[in-house]
Amino acid sequence: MPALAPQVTIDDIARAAGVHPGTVSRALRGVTGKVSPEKRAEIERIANELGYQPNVLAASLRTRQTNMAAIVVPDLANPLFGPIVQGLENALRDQQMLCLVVQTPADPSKRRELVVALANRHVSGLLILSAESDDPMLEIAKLRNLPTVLVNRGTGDRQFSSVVSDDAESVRLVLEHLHDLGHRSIGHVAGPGTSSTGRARRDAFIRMTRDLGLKNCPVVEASSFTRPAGREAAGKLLKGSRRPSAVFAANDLIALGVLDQARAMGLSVPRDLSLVGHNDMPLVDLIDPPLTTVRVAVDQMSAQAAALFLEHVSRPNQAPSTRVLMPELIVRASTAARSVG
Amino acid sequence: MPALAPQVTIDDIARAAGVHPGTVSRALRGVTGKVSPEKRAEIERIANELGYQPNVLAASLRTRQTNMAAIVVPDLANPLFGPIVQGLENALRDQQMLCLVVQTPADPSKRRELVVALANRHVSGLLILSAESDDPMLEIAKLRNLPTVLVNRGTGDRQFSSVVSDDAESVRLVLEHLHDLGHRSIGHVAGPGTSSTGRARRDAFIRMTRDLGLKNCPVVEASSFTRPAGREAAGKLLKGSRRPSAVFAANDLIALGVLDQARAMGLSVPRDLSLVGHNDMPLVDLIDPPLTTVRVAVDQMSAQAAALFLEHVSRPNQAPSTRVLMPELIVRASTAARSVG
DNA sequence: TTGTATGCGTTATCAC
DNA sequence: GTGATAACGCATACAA
Repeated sequence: MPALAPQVTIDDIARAAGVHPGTVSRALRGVTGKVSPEKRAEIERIANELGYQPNVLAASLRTRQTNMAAIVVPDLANPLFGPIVQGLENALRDQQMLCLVVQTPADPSKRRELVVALANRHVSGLLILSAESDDPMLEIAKLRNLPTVLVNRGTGDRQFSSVVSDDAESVRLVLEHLHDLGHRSIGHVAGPGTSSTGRARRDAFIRMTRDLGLKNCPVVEASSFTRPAGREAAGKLLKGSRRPSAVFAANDLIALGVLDQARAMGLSVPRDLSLVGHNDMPLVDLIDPPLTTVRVAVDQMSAQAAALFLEHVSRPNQAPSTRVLMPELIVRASTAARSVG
Repeated sequence: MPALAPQVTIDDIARAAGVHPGTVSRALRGVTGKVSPEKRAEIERIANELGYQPNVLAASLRTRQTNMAAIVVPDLANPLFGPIVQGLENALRDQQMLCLVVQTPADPSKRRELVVALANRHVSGLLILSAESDDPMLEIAKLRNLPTVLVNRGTGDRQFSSVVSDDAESVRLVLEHLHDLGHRSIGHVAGPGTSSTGRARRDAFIRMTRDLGLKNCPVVEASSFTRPAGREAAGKLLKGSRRPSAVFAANDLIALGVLDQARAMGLSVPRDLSLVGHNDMPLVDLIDPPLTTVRVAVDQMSAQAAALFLEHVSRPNQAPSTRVLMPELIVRASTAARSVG
């Protein structure tokens, strides 16, 4: 078993080329106007010949730049996040940046530790999907001065840059659609109150149903953005005699839970109950019935977030800004005119 | 705007504590039996007081260990990979390892570059999801002696460790099921021939249909594991008069494409065509009709892969090994007895 | 147990 | 343009 070949360094090349390590460094990095073309060519030739591979760690230590973005995501199994992370990774790698992907721990102190660990690795910055308000992660991000972009949720204050979808507009689209279909009693399964989107959609829902003069519009809160939580919440919403004829779920997974519950109660969607989700997650067009939902422009979200992130990385003291994307209603078969029964 | 506080280093602590940097390093790392309890306590106190944060980069440069795993995944938007990456990330972070997630470029030379870049960052190793055979990434992994585990696909040879599902068993389960339902003409939409699972399932399919004495069992190959590719391939499979009464798709996404195509041709599933997928991806239980498919134990796959990976990282010259997981048939509503028509 | 010295591989600031 | 030299922050073999 032969010993592992020791790494070829810049010094080896310098020796072989009869120049100084500094010159090699400049040549290999393509610093222009500071090294003669002949020397550069010669150095590159030798580097190739020796099979030189730069040690990025050493360079990072020196330059204090790792070109690594940390993407913090609540739940990788949630199909919603796949496309977002994909978009981010694509956009960032185009700029030679690699992505450290971590899942948000439930425990606040673990979250804090996590961001500390990332900071200690000198990541270029943070892309946080669905941060909750008052998240300890944000506290550390601020403390350590990490360039940070919030994706898909914002915080109330303007401390951090964020890219979000216009939640009020989502609710408006949904209510308009359901109202046009004749629904007057519309329920809402809200997301957790700790999430900005959960709150924003709920608040908009309450305000707009009131403005429309709708009386019987109950709201229940799901404990998380998951199918089981949706099912559980729907249990409360759909029991009793004053059951709404339509339900707007705060996201598609919750909507699937509502669907589970409706079926368990012998209700047919959309005949007995119209159902609307949010996000237009992959495959919701194929479920039975195809889900009416609100599409957020995931591609744009990723692209804008990545761009914003890179701005912050290159200009550390840049003021935070917020980009708001317009959602689109996708009407499928889970909504129908209110049955006159 | 105050200047950024310069990093507190081990030297600062040493100075403040009146000891030497080496001692601080030992104390803070918890090297046992090499530093007196009092000094250790004192050093820790001062470190805290000064807000010391270790520079992981510097440590990595010195120790040649980054504690970063690179997870290479073909397509983050594919719902199949979410749970796998999730499982890997969870298991690895339990061992203080962070995950660099990258998507496989289509271009072979880009793939090579990618792995070179990862190697130059001294990642601890590679977890490659769905590597194709003769992939240049594997060539580099070998060349740079990177601990590597193949997840969800293996290569023919025994060069790398891998965790895979038993494809022959999958095919056996599917064919048994369809045969029991009375199907005698069964089609197969295979995955790309470049993928080991694609080939393994196809080969098993051909062998087993022959062993069963089935005559009319056409096989077409999808260009990729995607819904559009499935649809296109199904176009070839379903045309003509000798259309099979059942189709086994190499994975769920391809099955969805087959479903699209069947509908476009006015065929009803499962009345006119029984359909089986593979993987039991999230949400396929909710589509119309709920998809009969083969479930791969994703949790086990992630856990085993992570464990295997960590073994290789800690023992660089460990011989490669392969772990095979047993799949399970999940019967839903996309398969039915052959209609006598 | 603690101190000392050196190296990890690179970049960057000076001079020349 | 090029060379010399000093960081970057930490770990570790060796000496004491």
